[in-house]
Amino acid sequence: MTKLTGPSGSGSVALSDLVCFDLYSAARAIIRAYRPILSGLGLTYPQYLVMVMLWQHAPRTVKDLGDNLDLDSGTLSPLLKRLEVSGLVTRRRRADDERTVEITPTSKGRSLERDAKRVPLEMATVMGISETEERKLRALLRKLSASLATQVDDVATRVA
Amino acid sequence: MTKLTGPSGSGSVALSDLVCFDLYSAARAIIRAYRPILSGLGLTYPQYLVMVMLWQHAPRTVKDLGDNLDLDSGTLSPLLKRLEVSGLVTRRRRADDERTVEITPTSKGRSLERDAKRVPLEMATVMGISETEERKLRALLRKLSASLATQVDDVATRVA
DNA sequence: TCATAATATATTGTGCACAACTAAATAAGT
DNA sequence: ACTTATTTAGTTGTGCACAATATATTATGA
Repeated sequence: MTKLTGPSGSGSVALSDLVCFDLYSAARAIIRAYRPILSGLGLTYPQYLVMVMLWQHAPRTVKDLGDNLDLDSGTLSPLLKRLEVSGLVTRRRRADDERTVEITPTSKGRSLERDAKRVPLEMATVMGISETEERKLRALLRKLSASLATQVDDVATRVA
Repeated sequence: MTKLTGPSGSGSVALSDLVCFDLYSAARAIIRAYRPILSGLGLTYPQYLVMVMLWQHAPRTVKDLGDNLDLDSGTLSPLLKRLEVSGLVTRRRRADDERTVEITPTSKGRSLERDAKRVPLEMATVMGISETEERKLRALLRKLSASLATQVDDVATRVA
Protein backbone atom coordinates (compact mmCIF):
# COMPACT_ATOMS: atom_id res chain seq x y z
CA MET A 1 0.00 0.00 0.00
CA THR A 2 0.74 3.68 -0.04
CA LYS A 3 3.40 4.37 -2.58
CA LEU A 4 3.89 7.27 -4.94
CA THR A 5 7.53 6.42 -4.39
CA GLY A 6 10.08 9.16 -4.92
CA PRO A 7 12.55 9.19 -7.80
CA SER A 8 11.86 5.96 -9.69
CA GLY A 9 10.58 6.18 -13.26
CA SER A 10 11.03 9.07 -15.61
CA GLY A 11 9.89 12.01 -13.47
CA SER A 12 10.63 12.28 -9.77
CA VAL A 13 7.86 13.39 -7.44
CA ALA A 14 8.34 16.63 -5.52
CA LEU A 15 8.47 16.71 -1.73
CA SER A 16 5.36 18.85 -1.35
CA ASP A 17 3.38 16.30 -3.37
CA LEU A 18 4.70 13.51 -1.18
CA VAL A 19 3.81 15.32 2.05
CA CYS A 20 0.31 15.91 0.76
CA PHE A 21 -0.11 12.32 -0.33
CA ASP A 22 1.10 10.99 3.02
CA LEU A 23 -1.32 13.32 4.75
CA TYR A 24 -4.21 12.30 2.51
CA SER A 25 -3.32 8.65 3.00
CA ALA A 26 -2.81 8.84 6.78
CA ALA A 27 -6.07 10.72 7.29
CA ARG A 28 -7.99 7.98 5.51
CA ALA A 29 -6.07 5.29 7.39
CA ILE A 30 -6.90 6.72 10.78
CA ILE A 31 -10.56 7.24 9.98
CA ARG A 32 -10.60 3.64 8.75
CA ALA A 33 -9.15 2.64 12.13
CA TYR A 34 -11.89 4.52 13.98
CA ARG A 35 -14.60 2.89 11.88
CA PRO A 36 -14.89 -0.52 13.58
CA ILE A 37 -14.67 1.13 17.01
CA LEU A 38 -17.32 3.73 16.22
CA SER A 39 -19.65 1.36 14.39
CA GLY A 40 -20.40 -0.18 17.77
CA LEU A 41 -21.79 3.20 18.78
CA GLY A 42 -23.66 3.59 15.49
CA LEU A 43 -21.58 6.62 14.54
CA THR A 44 -19.38 7.66 11.65
CA TYR A 45 -16.26 9.68 12.40
CA PRO A 46 -17.74 13.10 11.55
CA GLN A 47 -20.82 12.19 13.58
CA TYR A 48 -18.55 11.24 16.48
CA LEU A 49 -16.87 14.65 16.26
CA VAL A 50 -20.24 16.37 16.49
CA MET A 51 -21.24 14.28 19.49
CA VAL A 52 -17.92 15.04 21.23
CA MET A 53 -18.65 18.73 20.76
CA LEU A 54 -22.13 18.30 22.18
CA TRP A 55 -20.84 16.30 25.16
CA GLN A 56 -18.54 19.22 25.97
CA HIS A 57 -21.53 21.55 26.15
CA ALA A 58 -24.96 21.94 24.62
CA PRO A 59 -27.04 23.23 23.03
CA ARG A 60 -24.84 24.42 20.20
CA THR A 61 -25.89 26.08 16.97
CA VAL A 62 -25.13 24.66 13.56
CA LYS A 63 -22.82 27.60 13.00
CA ASP A 64 -20.93 26.93 16.21
CA LEU A 65 -20.40 23.29 15.22
CA GLY A 66 -19.32 24.40 11.76
CA ASP A 67 -16.83 26.93 13.11
CA ASN A 68 -15.26 24.45 15.48
CA LEU A 69 -15.14 21.48 13.12
CA ASP A 70 -14.49 23.54 9.99
CA LEU A 71 -17.54 22.10 8.22
CA ASP A 72 -20.19 24.03 6.34
CA SER A 73 -23.97 23.67 6.39
CA GLY A 74 -23.86 21.57 3.24
CA THR A 75 -22.09 18.90 5.24
CA LEU A 76 -23.66 19.47 8.64
CA SER A 77 -27.34 19.82 7.75
CA PRO A 78 -27.80 16.29 6.40
CA LEU A 79 -25.42 14.85 9.01
CA LEU A 80 -27.44 16.40 11.84
CA LYS A 81 -30.66 15.13 10.28
CA ARG A 82 -29.21 11.62 10.36
CA LEU A 83 -28.27 12.07 14.02
CA GLU A 84 -31.82 13.24 14.65
CA VAL A 85 -33.23 10.17 12.88
CA SER A 86 -30.92 8.02 15.03
CA GLY A 87 -32.53 9.65 18.05
CA LEU A 88 -29.27 11.14 19.34
CA VAL A 89 -30.03 14.88 18.94
CA THR A 90 -32.90 17.29 18.55
CA ARG A 91 -32.92 20.33 16.26
CA ARG A 92 -34.95 23.39 17.21
CA ARG A 93 -34.99 26.95 15.87
CA ARG A 94 -34.21 29.48 18.55
CA ALA A 95 -37.17 31.65 19.55
CA ASP A 96 -35.24 34.92 19.82
CA ASP A 97 -33.40 34.41 16.52
CA GLU A 98 -35.24 32.28 14.02
CA ARG A 99 -32.18 32.02 11.81
CA THR A 100 -30.23 29.81 14.17
CA VAL A 101 -30.93 26.16 14.88
CA GLU A 102 -29.94 24.72 18.22
CA ILE A 103 -28.69 21.15 18.41
CA THR A 104 -29.25 19.37 21.71
CA PRO A 105 -28.35 15.77 22.54
CA THR A 106 -31.26 13.62 23.65
CA SER A 107 -30.93 11.48 26.77
CA LYS A 108 -29.98 8.65 24.44
CA GLY A 109 -27.34 10.92 22.91
CA ARG A 110 -26.00 11.90 26.32
CA SER A 111 -25.92 8.34 27.60
CA LEU A 112 -23.85 7.35 24.58
CA GLU A 113 -20.96 9.28 26.15
CA ARG A 114 -20.29 6.47 28.61
CA ASP A 115 -19.82 3.93 25.81
CA ALA A 116 -17.66 6.44 23.96
CA LYS A 117 -15.24 6.82 26.85
CA ARG A 118 -13.23 3.81 25.68
CA VAL A 119 -12.78 5.13 22.13
CA PRO A 120 -9.68 7.30 22.73
CA LEU A 121 -7.91 4.52 24.61
CA GLU A 122 -8.57 1.98 21.86
CA MET A 123 -7.37 4.48 19.27
CA ALA A 124 -4.23 5.26 21.25
CA THR A 125 -3.24 1.60 21.29
CA VAL A 126 -3.92 1.21 17.57
CA MET A 127 -1.92 4.28 16.55
CA GLY A 128 1.34 2.79 17.71
CA ILE A 129 3.30 6.00 18.20
CA SER A 130 4.47 7.51 21.46
CA GLU A 131 2.84 10.45 23.19
CA THR A 132 5.88 12.54 22.38
CA GLU A 133 5.52 11.69 18.72
CA GLU A 134 1.81 12.45 18.86
CA ARG A 135 2.58 15.90 20.22
CA LYS A 136 5.22 16.54 17.56
CA LEU A 137 2.82 15.40 14.89
CA ARG A 138 0.08 17.65 16.23
CA ALA A 139 2.42 20.63 16.32
CA LEU A 140 3.46 20.13 12.70
CA LEU A 141 -0.10 19.56 11.51
CA ARG A 142 -1.35 22.66 13.28
CA LYS A 143 1.46 24.77 11.89
CA LEU A 144 0.69 23.48 8.41
CA SER A 145 -3.05 24.11 8.79
CA ALA A 146 -2.37 27.58 10.14
CA SER A 147 -0.30 28.65 7.16
CA LEU A 148 -2.74 27.09 4.73
CA ALA A 149 -5.54 29.03 6.44
CA THR A 150 -3.69 32.35 6.13
CA GLN A 151 -3.20 31.59 2.44
CA VAL A 152 -6.92 31.11 1.99
CA ASP A 153 -7.51 34.35 3.85
CA ASP A 154 -5.02 36.09 1.56
CA VAL A 155 -6.95 34.94 -1.47
CA ALA A 156 -10.21 36.06 0.12
CA THR A 157 -8.67 39.44 0.93
CA ARG A 158 -7.30 39.78 -2.58
CA VAL A 159 -10.79 39.25 -3.98
CA ALA A 160 -12.45 41.65 -1.55
CA MET B 1 -11.45 27.65 12.79
CA THR B 2 -10.36 24.21 13.82
CA LYS B 3 -10.99 23.82 17.49
CA LEU B 4 -12.00 20.78 19.51
CA THR B 5 -9.91 22.52 22.14
CA GLY B 6 -8.42 20.42 24.89
CA PRO B 7 -9.57 20.63 28.51
CA SER B 8 -12.21 23.35 28.54
CA GLY B 9 -15.79 22.47 29.38
CA SER B 10 -16.92 19.48 31.38
CA GLY B 11 -15.05 16.62 29.70
CA SER B 12 -11.51 16.96 28.39
CA VAL B 13 -10.66 15.50 24.99
CA ALA B 14 -8.05 12.76 24.82
CA LEU B 15 -4.80 13.22 22.92
CA SER B 16 -5.49 10.46 20.40
CA ASP B 17 -8.76 12.17 19.47
CA LEU B 18 -6.95 15.47 19.01
CA VAL B 19 -4.25 13.95 16.80
CA CYS B 20 -6.91 12.37 14.64
CA PHE B 21 -8.89 15.58 14.39
CA ASP B 22 -5.81 17.60 13.46
CA LEU B 23 -5.00 15.02 10.82
CA TYR B 24 -8.53 15.01 9.45
CA SER B 25 -8.56 18.79 9.45
CA ALA B 26 -5.11 19.25 7.89
CA ALA B 27 -5.83 16.74 5.13
CA ARG B 28 -8.93 18.68 4.13
CA ALA B 29 -7.06 21.97 4.37
CA ILE B 30 -4.28 20.84 2.07
CA ILE B 31 -6.63 19.38 -0.51
CA ARG B 32 -8.52 22.65 -0.36
CA ALA B 33 -5.23 24.41 -1.08
CA TYR B 34 -4.60 22.19 -4.10
CA ARG B 35 -8.07 22.83 -5.47
CA PRO B 36 -7.59 26.27 -7.10
CA ILE B 37 -4.22 25.18 -8.50
CA LEU B 38 -5.58 21.93 -9.94
CA SER B 39 -8.82 23.41 -11.24
CA GLY B 40 -6.74 25.19 -13.88
CA LEU B 41 -5.74 21.73 -15.10
CA GLY B 42 -9.32 20.47 -14.89
CA LEU B 43 -8.36 17.92 -12.24
CA THR B 44 -9.46 17.05 -8.71
CA TYR B 45 -6.82 15.96 -6.22
CA PRO B 46 -7.44 12.20 -6.56
CA GLN B 47 -7.46 12.61 -10.35
CA TYR B 48 -4.14 14.47 -10.10
CA LEU B 49 -2.69 11.57 -8.11
CA VAL B 50 -3.75 9.13 -10.83
CA MET B 51 -2.21 11.30 -13.54
CA VAL B 52 1.06 11.61 -11.58
CA MET B 53 1.20 7.81 -11.46
CA LEU B 54 0.57 7.57 -15.19
CA TRP B 55 3.21 10.21 -15.96
CA GLN B 56 5.72 8.07 -14.06
CA HIS B 57 4.96 5.14 -16.35
CA ALA B 58 2.07 3.74 -18.35
CA PRO B 59 0.04 1.79 -19.07
CA ARG B 60 -0.96 0.79 -15.58
CA THR B 61 -3.79 -1.49 -14.52
CA VAL B 62 -6.61 -0.39 -12.25
CA LYS B 63 -5.25 -2.75 -9.63
CA ASP B 64 -1.79 -1.21 -9.86
CA LEU B 65 -3.22 2.27 -9.38
CA GLY B 66 -5.32 1.01 -6.49
CA ASP B 67 -2.37 -0.65 -4.77
CA ASN B 68 -0.21 2.43 -5.05
CA LEU B 69 -2.84 4.98 -4.09
CA ASP B 70 -4.65 2.74 -1.62
CA LEU B 71 -7.97 3.15 -3.42
CA ASP B 72 -10.40 0.41 -4.40
CA SER B 73 -12.28 -0.13 -7.63
CA GLY B 74 -15.37 1.48 -6.17
CA THR B 75 -13.47 4.74 -6.11
CA LEU B 76 -11.25 4.28 -9.14
CA SER B 77 -13.74 2.94 -11.70
CA PRO B 78 -15.94 6.05 -11.83
CA LEU B 79 -12.92 8.35 -11.43
CA LEU B 80 -11.18 6.75 -14.40
CA LYS B 81 -14.36 7.00 -16.45
CA ARG B 82 -14.44 10.72 -15.74
CA LEU B 83 -10.79 11.02 -16.83
CA GLU B 84 -11.74 9.12 -19.98
CA VAL B 85 -14.63 11.49 -20.64
CA SER B 86 -12.21 14.41 -20.13
CA GLY B 87 -10.08 12.86 -22.86
CA LEU B 88 -7.06 12.37 -20.62
CA VAL B 89 -6.87 8.55 -20.54
CA THR B 90 -8.03 5.49 -22.41
CA ARG B 91 -9.24 2.25 -20.80
CA ARG B 92 -8.70 -1.06 -22.58
CA ARG B 93 -9.02 -4.67 -21.44
CA ARG B 94 -5.80 -6.56 -21.87
CA ALA B 95 -5.90 -9.19 -24.58
CA ASP B 96 -3.95 -11.86 -22.68
CA ASP B 97 -5.95 -11.37 -19.48
CA GLU B 98 -9.46 -10.12 -19.99
CA ARG B 99 -9.85 -9.42 -16.28
CA THR B 100 -7.44 -6.51 -16.18
CA VAL B 101 -8.04 -3.05 -17.62
CA GLU B 102 -5.08 -1.00 -18.76
CA ILE B 103 -5.15 2.75 -18.29
CA THR B 104 -3.08 4.78 -20.75
CA PRO B 105 -2.81 8.56 -20.91
CA THR B 106 -3.83 10.09 -24.22
CA SER B 107 -1.56 12.63 -25.90
CA LYS B 108 -3.71 15.27 -24.24
CA GLY B 109 -3.16 13.54 -20.92
CA ARG B 110 0.58 13.35 -21.47
CA SER B 111 0.85 16.97 -22.56
CA LEU B 112 -0.89 18.02 -19.36
CA GLU B 113 2.30 17.05 -17.51
CA ARG B 114 4.00 20.26 -18.63
CA ASP B 115 1.30 22.44 -17.09
CA ALA B 116 1.39 20.29 -13.97
CA LYS B 117 5.10 20.91 -13.42
CA ARG B 118 4.37 24.10 -11.54
CA VAL B 119 1.94 22.45 -9.08
CA PRO B 120 4.50 21.22 -6.51
CA LEU B 121 6.27 24.57 -6.41
CA GLU B 122 3.04 26.47 -5.85
CA MET B 123 2.05 24.01 -3.14
CA ALA B 124 5.45 24.28 -1.45
CA THR B 125 5.10 28.05 -1.14
CA VAL B 126 1.55 27.76 0.21
CA MET B 127 2.40 25.14 2.83
CA GLY B 128 4.64 27.52 4.75
CA ILE B 129 6.77 24.96 6.56
CA SER B 130 10.45 24.23 6.01
CA GLU B 131 11.79 21.23 4.12
CA THR B 132 13.12 19.87 7.38
CA GLU B 133 9.66 20.10 8.91
CA GLU B 134 8.14 18.51 5.83
CA ARG B 135 10.47 15.56 6.21
CA LYS B 136 9.73 15.21 9.91
CA LEU B 137 6.02 15.37 9.18
CA ARG B 138 6.33 12.73 6.47
CA ALA B 139 8.28 10.44 8.78
CA LEU B 140 5.64 10.68 11.51
CA LEU B 141 2.76 10.22 9.08
CA ARG B 142 4.37 7.18 7.51
CA LYS B 143 5.08 5.64 10.88
CA LEU B 144 1.48 6.22 11.92
CA SER B 145 0.11 4.77 8.68
CA ALA B 146 2.39 1.78 8.98
CA SER B 147 1.19 0.85 12.45
CA LEU B 148 -2.44 1.47 11.49
CA ALA B 149 -1.94 -0.85 8.51
CA THR B 150 -0.52 -3.66 10.64
CA GLN B 151 -3.53 -3.30 12.93
CA VAL B 152 -5.86 -3.74 9.97
CA ASP B 153 -3.84 -6.79 8.94
CA ASP B 154 -4.14 -8.18 12.47
CA VAL B 155 -7.90 -7.92 12.29
CA ALA B 156 -7.91 -9.56 8.85
CA THR B 157 -5.70 -12.35 10.18
CA ARG B 158 -7.92 -12.81 13.22
CA VAL B 159 -10.88 -13.31 10.90
CA ALA B 160 -9.08 -15.71 8.57
C1' DT C 1 -11.39 -32.38 -17.28
C1' DC C 2 -14.11 -30.19 -14.24
C1' DA C 3 -15.40 -28.25 -10.10
C1' DT C 4 -13.54 -24.75 -7.03
C1' DA C 5 -10.94 -20.99 -5.69
C1' DA C 6 -8.74 -16.78 -6.58
C1' DT C 7 -8.36 -12.48 -9.17
C1' DA C 8 -9.84 -8.09 -11.48
C1' DT C 9 -13.13 -4.88 -12.37
C1' DA C 10 -17.67 -2.95 -12.08
C1' DT C 11 -22.08 -1.69 -9.71
C1' DT C 12 -25.08 -0.19 -5.93
C1' DG C 13 -25.98 2.26 -1.91
C1' DT C 14 -24.58 5.33 1.99
C1' DG C 15 -22.23 9.18 3.84
C1' DC C 16 -19.27 12.77 3.74
C1' DA C 17 -17.06 17.40 1.56
C1' DC C 18 -17.82 21.37 -0.78
C1' DA C 19 -19.29 24.78 -4.35
C1' DA C 20 -23.16 27.35 -5.72
C1' DC C 21 -27.50 28.85 -4.84
C1' DT C 22 -31.91 29.85 -2.24
C1' DA C 23 -34.75 31.41 1.50
C1' DA C 24 -35.66 33.52 5.62
C1' DA C 25 -34.53 36.46 9.37
C1' DT C 26 -31.97 40.06 11.57
C1' DA C 27 -28.92 44.13 11.56
C1' DA C 28 -27.40 48.61 9.78
C1' DG C 29 -27.51 52.78 7.49
C1' DT C 30 -30.00 56.57 5.79
C1' DA D 1 -39.74 53.37 8.25
C1' DC D 2 -37.38 51.43 4.59
C1' DT D 3 -33.96 49.85 1.75
C1' DT D 4 -29.73 47.25 1.76
C1' DA D 5 -26.45 44.23 3.64
C1' DT D 6 -25.34 40.46 6.58
C1' DT D 7 -26.15 36.24 8.85
C1' DT D 8 -27.88 31.48 9.29
C1' DA D 9 -29.58 27.17 7.43
C1' DG D 10 -30.98 24.50 3.96
C1' DT D 11 -30.88 22.51 -0.93
C1' DT D 12 -28.84 20.80 -5.20
C1' DG D 13 -25.34 18.78 -7.78
C1' DT D 14 -20.64 16.69 -8.26
C1' DG D 15 -17.03 13.81 -6.75
C1' DC D 16 -14.79 11.07 -3.76
C1' DA D 17 -14.40 6.83 -0.13
C1' DC D 18 -15.81 2.52 0.96
C1' DA D 19 -18.72 -1.61 2.16
C1' DA D 20 -21.14 -5.14 -0.06
C1' DT D 21 -22.19 -7.49 -3.93
C1' DA D 22 -22.02 -9.11 -8.79
C1' DT D 23 -19.74 -10.77 -12.95
C1' DA D 24 -16.39 -12.42 -15.70
C1' DT D 25 -11.96 -14.46 -16.26
C1' DT D 26 -7.99 -17.06 -15.04
C1' DA D 27 -5.63 -20.33 -12.02
C1' DT D 28 -5.59 -24.62 -9.21
C1' DG D 29 -6.34 -29.12 -7.55
C1' DA D 30 -8.58 -33.53 -7.28
